[in-house]
Amino acid sequence: MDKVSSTVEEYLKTILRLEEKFEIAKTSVLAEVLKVALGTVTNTVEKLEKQGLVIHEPYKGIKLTEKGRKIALEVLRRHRLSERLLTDLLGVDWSRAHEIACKLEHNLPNDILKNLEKVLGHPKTCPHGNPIPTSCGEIFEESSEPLLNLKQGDVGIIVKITEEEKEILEHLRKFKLIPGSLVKVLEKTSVDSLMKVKVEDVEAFLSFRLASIINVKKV
Amino acid sequence: MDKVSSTVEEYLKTILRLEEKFEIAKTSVLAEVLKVALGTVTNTVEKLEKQGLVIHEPYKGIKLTEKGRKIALEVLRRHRLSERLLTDLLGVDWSRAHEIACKLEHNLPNDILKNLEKVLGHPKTCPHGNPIPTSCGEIFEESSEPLLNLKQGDVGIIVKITEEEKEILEHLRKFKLIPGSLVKVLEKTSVDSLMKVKVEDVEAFLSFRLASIINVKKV
DNA sequence: ACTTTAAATAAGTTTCTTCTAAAAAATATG
DNA sequence: CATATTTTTTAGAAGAAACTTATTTAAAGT
Repeated sequence: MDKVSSTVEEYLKTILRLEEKFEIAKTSVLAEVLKVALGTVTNTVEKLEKQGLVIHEPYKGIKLTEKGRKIALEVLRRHRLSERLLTDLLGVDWSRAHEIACKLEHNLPNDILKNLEKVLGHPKTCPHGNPIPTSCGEIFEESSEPLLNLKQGDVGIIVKITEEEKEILEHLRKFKLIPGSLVKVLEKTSVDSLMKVKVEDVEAFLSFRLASIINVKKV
Repeated sequence: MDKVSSTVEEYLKTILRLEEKFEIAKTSVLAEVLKVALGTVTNTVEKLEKQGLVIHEPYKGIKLTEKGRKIALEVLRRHRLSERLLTDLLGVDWSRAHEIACKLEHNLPNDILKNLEKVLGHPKTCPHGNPIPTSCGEIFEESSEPLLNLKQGDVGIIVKITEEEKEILEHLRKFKLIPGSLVKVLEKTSVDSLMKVKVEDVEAFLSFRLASIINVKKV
């Protein structure tokens, strides 16, 4: 139950999210997400391994141990509840909540999260639709798939946005591409990797890249 | 308007509070409050001086420059609003709010403070009675004096607690020694440096040390 | 005025996080 | 299959923030 630094927490949280997405976290992706140099990641991961938080297979990737996963889930819980605090209670914009929460999350003691959760009315997800782990470390994930998977004519409800960079979120909101919105695929043109969709009666164009980070539930 | 580290913010905030209390901040006191070694303070203060944030007269003490004071007031504002957030919105205990806020304060962007302030109902003071600087950097201080100054038979209303260590606050609350309480001095015995007081109809004993950090307004 | 004591400083380490540049391994290409 | 390219790792160094110890300096007491 040793206390870890903010940096270590940030690494573990990111590894967890990458595992969910790609089964394994590669150092190159970690470096990109964390915005640090490649060598830095290798060095830091080596230390994480020494602390028994991850297992690193060189040239393959990184996986959390049970111990690491436990901490990562705690951090993710703090992160997503912080986001809710910011948007629901403090009126912070959807697009900024993520980056502020990345700092706050390391300075909220676990034991006040229960209070926070209650005040917020026990939200199931963060403002971007991603599930909030329970205090026991469980995640209840609503089934969904990337909007990109849908075919012409398919209709779905947006469940979550899986990347939370400020610029991306600002852009998405302009087109009402937010959890709960109804989306219909009008056209998929692979030539220029664009998707034409209708969101709540307004038409919009999406790059495949963006369509891949929006998860929907088909209806 | 260069951005400073959490450590620097913490130093500036502490120097401001010591200035308020003693006119000047001595390195030894700084070291004690910040819980770091004496040498560390000298080193750090030297850096602060290079950045034009303080003026250090060796063997005399440290004073904030205008630039340093401006930052310190911002930090203090963030600190005290964070404390209110913790106690009023998140149900955190009076005695723990201070130490948690010491971390949070460095990760709250200034521009969301206005929202926070509004949500909280524009409180004038922190939960311990100390004034919250305005967004313009002004402090409106209610006049008060240490309880220690009062003589036998004097009566006052507690205005603020000027030190916010967890153990101290836990102890004070047991005796209802909190802002707003009515205190009457029953006896002052200088032999053993104790003060007998009546707080809201209950009797209690206070060391001179504690009586010096409780500020009251005579009635 | 001299000595003692307390405070301030200087110098050398340690830990943490990061970087860059060079070497090694894995993957892709002709 | 051998070479080229990309990706990953290793190694060395740097900056920030802290500590300890030893020395210097100022203030206080006799």
